[in-house]
Amino acid sequence: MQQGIQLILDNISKIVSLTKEEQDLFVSKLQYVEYKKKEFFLHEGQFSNELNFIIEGCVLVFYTDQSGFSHLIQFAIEDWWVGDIASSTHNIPTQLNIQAVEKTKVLRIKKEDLETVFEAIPKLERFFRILLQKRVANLQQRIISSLSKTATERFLEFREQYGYLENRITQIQIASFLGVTPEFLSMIRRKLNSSNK
Amino acid sequence: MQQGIQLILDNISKIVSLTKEEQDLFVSKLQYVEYKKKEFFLHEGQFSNELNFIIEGCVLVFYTDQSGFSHLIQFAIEDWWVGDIASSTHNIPTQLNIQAVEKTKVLRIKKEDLETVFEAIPKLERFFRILLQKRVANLQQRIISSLSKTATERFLEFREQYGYLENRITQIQIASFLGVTPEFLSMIRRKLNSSNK
DNA sequence: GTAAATACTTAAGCTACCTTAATTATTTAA
DNA sequence: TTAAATAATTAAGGTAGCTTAAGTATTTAC
Repeated sequence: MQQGIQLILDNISKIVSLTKEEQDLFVSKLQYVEYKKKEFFLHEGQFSNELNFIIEGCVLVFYTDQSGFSHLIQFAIEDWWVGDIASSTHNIPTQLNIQAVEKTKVLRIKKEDLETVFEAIPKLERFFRILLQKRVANLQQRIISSLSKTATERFLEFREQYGYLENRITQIQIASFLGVTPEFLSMIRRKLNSSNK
Repeated sequence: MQQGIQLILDNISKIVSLTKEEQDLFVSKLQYVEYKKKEFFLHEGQFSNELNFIIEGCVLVFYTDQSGFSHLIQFAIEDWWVGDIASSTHNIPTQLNIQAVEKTKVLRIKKEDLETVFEAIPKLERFFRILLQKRVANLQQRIISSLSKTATERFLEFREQYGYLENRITQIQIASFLGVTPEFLSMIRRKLNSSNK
């Protein structure tokens, strides 16, 4: 856990600098949680009232449609924040699932504790404001890609941005992130390989 | 302009309550700007250092790809905030265009003024933090739709959410928001009309 | 270590959506 | 008020990506 604390404080200090006292207050609200491979953080229909910082492991955030198909909204690994902003902002049950794909260790803070801490430490609210700006930029880029690029182009973009994940999650999951079937992604990969020789 | 000030203060007071002094400080940083129909707020390649609140009118935020096709990322009308978060967060030239589709009146604040105001009024930083959470929720929903719905379903969703825009922007623009060609949207509409009779 | 489960590949046929192009309707501008 | 520009409709033919299905490879669990 010590190691996790250092990681989360370093993560924050990239954007804002907290005093020792502020760090201690924030850390006092954190809870350490471990998930086994395939275990769920959150199931569709539940209320999300927590924000998680991943110390170790990898999680997927996905939506399951009426036909039972999953669509990958986001993934997160070490040093990333993950939570269901829609559910906790609007106080509605989540439509998402969050699942560990590996043994995953997180530091978690409850929504109400976070709000208390924001009162005491405005700099921390700034940190999350900036984090949200980055997330908006990222989501907007994904929408631009989905509107203007072919599946092959989106896959190449995925590789550039998230190449280190290519061997950590399955092709089925990558396909569901890109919005294509795994079969079609298999063909895309084959074509890319043959044209690179 | 008086009217615009009231609108922006009301908009903020839905989420946080400012004292008279805080309101005055914030208002002192605002600049009133008018755009003619078709005029641009922002062109691809420029740096975006401002946030705009629309008092009256309607603007489109779009990306133009290498083939010259436009893709609608966002639209905004009275009582909405609009800006290029990606460009101003990362200090990179924008890849977006923001254009008035009608005569449009805005109140504008510069990025550096906003940051000054955040120091003085943490509540205002909270306001924007919450606004960003809503935007993340909205963008995420759009990604879910683009991954899991057909064009017809996305059009029906557009109508539910933004129906009041259907007669304010062109079908070309709606199509580019949905990620289909205007011709195909025309067919979707025809089918919907014939099946509703 | 082996059986069962899951993931990946390949290919044939299909469909949602695109392209092109011609026609009509609506808006814009002088 | 009218010509020119832009938007919307319709339809024929085309393609990216889907479906189904069968075979192979890899991973999981006992």
